[in-house]
Amino acid sequence: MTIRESGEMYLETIYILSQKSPTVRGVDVGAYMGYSKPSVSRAIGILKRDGLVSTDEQGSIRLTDAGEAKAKIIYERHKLLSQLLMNIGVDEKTATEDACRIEHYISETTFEAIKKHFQKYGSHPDNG
Amino acid sequence: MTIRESGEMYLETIYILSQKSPTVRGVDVGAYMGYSKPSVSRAIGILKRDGLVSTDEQGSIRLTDAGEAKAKIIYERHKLLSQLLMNIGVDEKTATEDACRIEHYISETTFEAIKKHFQKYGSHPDNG
DNA sequence: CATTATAGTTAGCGTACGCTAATTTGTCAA
DNA sequence: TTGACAAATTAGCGTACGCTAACTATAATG
Repeated sequence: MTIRESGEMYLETIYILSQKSPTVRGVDVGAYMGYSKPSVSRAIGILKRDGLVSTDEQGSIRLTDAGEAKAKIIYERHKLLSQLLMNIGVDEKTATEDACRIEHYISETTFEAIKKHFQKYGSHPDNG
Repeated sequence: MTIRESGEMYLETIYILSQKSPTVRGVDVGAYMGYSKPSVSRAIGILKRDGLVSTDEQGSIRLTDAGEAKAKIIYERHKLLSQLLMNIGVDEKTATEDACRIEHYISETTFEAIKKHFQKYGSHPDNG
């Protein structure tokens, strides 16, 4: 089985939290995502089984190379998509929410095409 | 409970099939979507419960006004999104697949912003 | 050292939404 | 009329993924 929206969100969260703090615990992930401890515990178990994260004796969570690669891709998509949406006039809250959902559903092909389009026709609040 | 991606896909399918034929049966919906009869049967039951479709004595499925309104919105989104993706260089198959997923996840705000942007900066295969 | 707080896990619930197998229902031709 | 086929439904399975309640383990503190 390949990971889905939910798993990608956990991965992305762990990635974001890893950049703020050297150690990430399940409880931090849960707090960030608004999920309960058991939900996080199960999700981490699945990510571990899939070789995307590992945990040490203290229980702190770390992305594996594979996990970090995936997380980075999703996070970059998220940043770009939300930025683009804001550029075309969507308010920050909505842009972030929508990017958060779309990021899991577009193909690499589409993502690259969007990137290219905006490099060429990029819209900015100050130019239109 | 409000309808989700799955329900929206059924609704959209019924809408599309309604335009080709005056009567739409569960088996037609299943064939179009690649789903089994029981899956369709349950889905239609839920859409009926939610007042989005009705069925007559012959079992043929019809959208209610509310259902048609919803279906139309989704279908229009689908058409516009896939068209835009093709315009920026995504192949038809990928554009259709991605649009099919994205259409359920973007807010009205974002959709309108995208529409507006492309009216202004619209990209076409023949112009770049 | 006992108490309490914090973190994580286990057990088990509930909904969404695919599926197969088996049953019902309705129609149509032999 | 009956046998067969097509359509729909029912029963029940399985996975994903939220949840609460309850348990365990560990660390901090009076």
